[in-house]
Amino acid sequence: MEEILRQQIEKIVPLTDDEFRLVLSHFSVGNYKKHQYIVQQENPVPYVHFVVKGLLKSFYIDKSGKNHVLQFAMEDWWITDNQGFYNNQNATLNIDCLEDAQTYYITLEDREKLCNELQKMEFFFLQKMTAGNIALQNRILSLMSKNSEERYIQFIQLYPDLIHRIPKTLIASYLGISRETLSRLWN
Amino acid sequence: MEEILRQQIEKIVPLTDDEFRLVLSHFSVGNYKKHQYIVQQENPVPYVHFVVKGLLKSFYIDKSGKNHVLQFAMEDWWITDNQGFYNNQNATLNIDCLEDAQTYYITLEDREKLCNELQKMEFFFLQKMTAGNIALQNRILSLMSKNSEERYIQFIQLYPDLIHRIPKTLIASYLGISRETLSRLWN
DNA sequence: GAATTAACGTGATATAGGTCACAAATTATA
DNA sequence: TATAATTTGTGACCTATATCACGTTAATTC
Repeated sequence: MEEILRQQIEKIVPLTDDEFRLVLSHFSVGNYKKHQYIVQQENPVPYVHFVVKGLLKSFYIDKSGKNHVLQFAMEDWWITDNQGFYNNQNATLNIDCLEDAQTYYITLEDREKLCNELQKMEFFFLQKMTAGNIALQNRILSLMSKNSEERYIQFIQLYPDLIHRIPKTLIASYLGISRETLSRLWN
Repeated sequence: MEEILRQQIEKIVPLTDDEFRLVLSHFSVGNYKKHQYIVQQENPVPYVHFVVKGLLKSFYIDKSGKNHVLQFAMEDWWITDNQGFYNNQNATLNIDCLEDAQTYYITLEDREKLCNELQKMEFFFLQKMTAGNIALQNRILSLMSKNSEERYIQFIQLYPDLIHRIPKTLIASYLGISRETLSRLWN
């Protein structure tokens, strides 16, 4: 399991065994059941999670009670409520498990400690955050310039693995369309 | 002018005069005229720009020729085509000036050099990137959960200064609605 | 393995917002 | 300051997508 985290980091910065031990020492392991919440609206957001097994989603409940999926996270992905986590605010999002899951999680304090002890980790997190930015900007442009069908096709191309693990209802929600419209796309 | 950059950085990390001189030595100054492009689709993206004067926008032209404003950038904001800049790819976006502008700009290489010489600058850029992520996620949720009017009201609250400097057509484009719909919102 | 619960498909109908077209008003510029 | 260009408002009409309402099938779960 640790290997997934190590490989994820080493895609960006090489690590010695000792360095990786140091990295790992700042993380804890969490096991969660399907349907379990790991972040809840109005509550603190103590951790960012690196998923080693399973599948989670973050979602926003708007004032009319409608759910909007912001993100899915499967193996090798990071997930948290950024606004809550990085600004020490209560969550505006919820995160729950679509499948039984296991994560390595870390507090903001420990992440900063880790970055001070091992400078290259700060570079790693900066790279990750940058990649995230690019993905988010593309998603915005996609929402603004593509219709439902084009967005769905793009989703399949970007995340072919997810299609079979996630109910269409949630994919529709992620794409910003109703489940009925998504259902009518093919036939 | 330099002071704007210094204050922007010192909001996150304190700098001695010498340190700021070091920072500044990696930047160049650019002056641009209204309507001038500083990034063009299909071309390299050598710099990220910190705006000290004026107003710019980044926008995407979709396959049907429609423009979509991704970002505005006025004084104290950063702007580039992230995908092009950080991945050394050609631009998918355009950036042009809505007003005569002046920027401090830096290459990716020089930014990395600067971060190595002055570690706290890496922390600074990580903080900025994180704040950017949060803003982008909120924009996505806004696009998915709010109607035109609510998005416009939110825009006014977030960027009261911009309202008077930017034609409504472009604000509509930023909000993902047609200029006609925006025009019909008030009366 | 029977009973819930969730997922999916599909018809009928409603609507927010898009598109097209034109005119007026405002702002740039030669 | 006259001319051109841009910005804005508004009517008429259109359409993609939402919503509501069922029924069916497929998964969970006790």
